[in-house]
Amino acid sequence: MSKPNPAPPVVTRVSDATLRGFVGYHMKRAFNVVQADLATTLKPFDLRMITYSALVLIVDNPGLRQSQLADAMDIERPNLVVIIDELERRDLILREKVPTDRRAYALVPTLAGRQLCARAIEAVKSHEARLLQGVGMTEYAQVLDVLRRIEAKGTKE
Amino acid sequence: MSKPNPAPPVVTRVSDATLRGFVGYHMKRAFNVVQADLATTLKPFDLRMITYSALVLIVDNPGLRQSQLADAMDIERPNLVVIIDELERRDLILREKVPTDRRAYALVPTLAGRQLCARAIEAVKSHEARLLQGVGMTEYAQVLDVLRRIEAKGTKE
DNA sequence: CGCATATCGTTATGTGACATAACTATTATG
DNA sequence: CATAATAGTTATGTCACATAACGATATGCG
Repeated sequence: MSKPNPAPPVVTRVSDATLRGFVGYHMKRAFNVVQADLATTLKPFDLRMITYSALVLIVDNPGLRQSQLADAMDIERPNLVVIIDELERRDLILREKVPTDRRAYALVPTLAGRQLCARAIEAVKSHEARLLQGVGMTEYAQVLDVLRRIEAKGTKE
Repeated sequence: MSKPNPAPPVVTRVSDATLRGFVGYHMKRAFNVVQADLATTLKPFDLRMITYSALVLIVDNPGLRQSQLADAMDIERPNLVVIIDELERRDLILREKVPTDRRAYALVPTLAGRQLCARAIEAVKSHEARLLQGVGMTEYAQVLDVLRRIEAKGTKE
C-alpha cells in the first residue's frame, strides 16, 4: 500500500535563491560579517560597536546632551544610560552638569577617552580596508549613496 | 579665579562625520530601516525576519535537515529549535523522521505553510520596492555585488 | 567487530541590543 | 501660575545571538 508519508528526498544542496532575490537579505548577511569583524577589532579596546559609536560622537561633539546623543545614534534614551555609565566608569567621558539646565548633562570626553578613541578609529579603518578590499572608489561611492537613500526612507515618515 | 570646569559649549548640531566615513555605519543605519520596515511588513503574517527566512528556506528545500537549515541561515543549531517549534506549532511545517538516520528530522512545509510563505514573499517584494524606490538596475546590481563581496570576506576564513 | 569519534537535535543558560511604561526633577509655555 | 513638555532614570520585557553539555545515533578506523 502506498506510504502516507514517503521519505522526503535527500537535500544535498540548499538553495537560498528566493532570499537572495532581496537586497535586505544581502544586507543582513553582509552586516553580520561586518559586525563580527568589528567586534573582534574593538575587543582589544574593550569596546563594542555601540560604545564605540557613542565614544566617537562624544569626542567629536564635546558637550552634547544625552538626548542629542540618543537622537544621533537613533536609540531610545533609556538604553543610553548603561552605555554612558560604562564609558564614564572607564574614565573615557564625563557627565558634566549644565548650569543653565539642571535636568541635563553635557557629555565630554577625557584625555584618555580621546586617545582610546583615536586608536580605535585607526583599528576600525583597518577593519574596513579588509572588508572592502577590491572595492573601487566608484563602487564604494555608489554603495554609500544607495545605503543613504535606503536609510532616508526610514526618516521620511 | 578661573573656573576649573568651564561650561561646555552648547552643541547645536551633532556631527557624525567620523562615523559616516565608515561603510559599516551606513550599513547599520540602513539595515535598521530595513529591519523595522520588514518587521511591520511581516507582522500581519505573525512572522519575524528569522521565522520568515526559515519558512522560505524550508518551502524551497523540502526535506532539508535542521543542521542544513542552520548552516544556510548561518545560525547556531540550538537557536533553531524554538524557530522550528514555532513554525511547527502553527502547522506551517512538519518535522518528519528520517528512516535512514534516526537522529535527524526532515523539515517539510505544509500546504498552509506554502500558502502563507507565498503571500509573505509578495509583501516583502513590496517592502523592498518601497525601500529601493529610485534605485536603478545598475546601481542595484552594483550594491548586491559589493554586499556579496563583503559577505564573502566572512566565509573565507 | 569493538570502540572512539563525530553528528543531530535538544536543554540550559547567558549576553547584549533593542523595546515600552512610568517615574522624578526641572524647564518652557500660554 | 498651572499645565505641558523635556531630560534622564529605573524597571522590565523581548528577541537575536552565544556557549556548554547532554543523550541518541551514525561513522570510521584499527
